[in-house]
Amino acid sequence: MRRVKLVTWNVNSIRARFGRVLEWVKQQQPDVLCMQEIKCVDQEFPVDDLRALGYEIALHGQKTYNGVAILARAPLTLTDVTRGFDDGGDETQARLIAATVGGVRVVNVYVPNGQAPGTDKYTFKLAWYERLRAYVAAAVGKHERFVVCGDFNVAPAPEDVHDPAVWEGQIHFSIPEREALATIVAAGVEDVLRRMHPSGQFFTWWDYRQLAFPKNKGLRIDHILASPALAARVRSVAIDREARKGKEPSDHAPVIAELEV
DNA sequence: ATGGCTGCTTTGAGCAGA
Repeated sequence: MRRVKLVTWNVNSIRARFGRVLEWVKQQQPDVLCMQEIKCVDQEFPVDDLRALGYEIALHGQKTYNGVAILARAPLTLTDVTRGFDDGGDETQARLIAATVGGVRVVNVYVPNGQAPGTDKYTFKLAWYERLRAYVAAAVGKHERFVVCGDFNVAPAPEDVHDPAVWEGQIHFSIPEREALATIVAAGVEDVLRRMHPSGQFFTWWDYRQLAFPKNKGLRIDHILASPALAARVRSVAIDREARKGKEPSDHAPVIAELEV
């Protein structure tokens, strides 16, 4: 049995955030770190300092937007790395990477933002969710210990939104988006934050504008969803609000799950 | 009522994010 600290964090550009990310990694020592929005091609990802700390790194980078990465700390290693859905559909946006780490199949996603209901981007987001649903349904059948984590860009329930009345029908909290996220859960995974904390407000993102963080006007849109066998091994789940404080933070905070595997 | 911040870009005003 080994205690594994698994983290998902939308870093909002690894090049703009690297100093803070490196300090955070040194302090928190995650065993598995899933990053979203690295916003660079693979060759520009700053691998050296992280490798020196014992991390193996798998990248699915892209210029300007998107880009995802999975890091695993020795003695854990990354095997069977795959990128994209591989379902015959469009793969021009780097939003999904998967790897097997310590006997756990880990899928790291950056779900499209969707801009606003009624837009082409919103339609694209819902279609992306349908591809993800099929992907997760197939993967949970193959891997008993399975987790899909990342920036889902959807707040599942009113408690996950600072002002549900204001957000009702808006992007990230519209009914079709919440139903789309629910289909992922229905494919056979569980929201581990709610498993450990069935009620209460928890946010993972706060707008840079309007003092949203000091006022705690946030959304819970970053999630860790685990198969039943893995969810049963979750010992704690927390959101590190400290990482959202201070100078030049990402607008997202890391979500940290401790697993006994 | 709107935008309010931040990061990106064949470096400069516009897009995108959430």
